Amino acid sequence: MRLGFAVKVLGEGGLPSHDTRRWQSAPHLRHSIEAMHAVLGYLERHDIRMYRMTASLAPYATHPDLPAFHAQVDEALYELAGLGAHARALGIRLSTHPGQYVVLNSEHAAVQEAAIRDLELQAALFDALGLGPEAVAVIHVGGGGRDRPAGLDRWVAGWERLSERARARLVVENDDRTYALPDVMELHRRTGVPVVFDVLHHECCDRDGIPVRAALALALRTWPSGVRPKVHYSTPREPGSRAHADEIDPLAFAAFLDAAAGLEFDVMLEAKAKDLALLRLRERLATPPARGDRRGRAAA
DNA sequence: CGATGTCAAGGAATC
DNA sequence: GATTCCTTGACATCG
Repeated sequence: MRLGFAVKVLGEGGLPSHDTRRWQSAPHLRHSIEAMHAVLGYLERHDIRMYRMTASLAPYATHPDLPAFHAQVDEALYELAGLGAHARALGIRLSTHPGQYVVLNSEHAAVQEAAIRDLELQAALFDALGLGPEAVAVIHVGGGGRDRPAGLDRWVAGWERLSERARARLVVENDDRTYALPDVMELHRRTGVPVVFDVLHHECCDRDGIPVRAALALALRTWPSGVRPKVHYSTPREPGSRAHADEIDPLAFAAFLDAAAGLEFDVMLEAKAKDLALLRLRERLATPPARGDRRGRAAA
């Protein structure tokens, strides 16, 4: 099982994840690729084999008012191939997670159009990187919580408008208030899209009371054979909260792994302390707390 | 230099 | 129909 973290590197004084300059400064994918080589070096030094890239690796690449930027992937094909080779050589699984503005099931045609553009770009990036089928772009179902069935229909309609290669890179995640596991399982039945199981979201939004192991097993079976599924794991800031804590609670995580015994998957950790949370969790799992020490402090 | 406002983008809740 | 929050980090600007 691989453990990964999202985007921002805090260790070693912090590393940039991509070219974050404003569009007026002409940011470019090439600069992001340079930043990513440094991130891969960091991951290798710390034996981290899974990483969520920023969804903005190609800055403003899908901005409708900036046609000059559309060609970034084509302009950097050689550099992308080099970056992908670097990641493959290190055995690092890469993914992206386009944010709240990418809404494939939007009621507004222009918004759905923009989502399709973005997902096509993510797929073009993964293909140019030369990454295997484990490199995927994760999205939520989107909006329309008042009428969930209609929202699911719109999602399928959006999915049907994607190219084969974009479909091949797309996976869908259960969210924490609207589209729960049964909803994304329906999308899987209708389109074949694999499901990323988010453990905290399931705890927040589980109308049918599906036990975590059963829910996890359902989601894992949506992945093609030969492609290792992945799940999202985070600790709530307070019990019942939807916000992520700084770190991962090692006891809760160990209990989750216990419940998941025998199942195979990678885990993307979502914690505000990012890579530092991952390193600390790994340390704490390797050094179990003394009996009765509920805080899980390593022996001083 | 430190503090503060702003950023391409959507949706839900509120009025 | 318009406004505010959600949630996030870092650029950009101002004092």
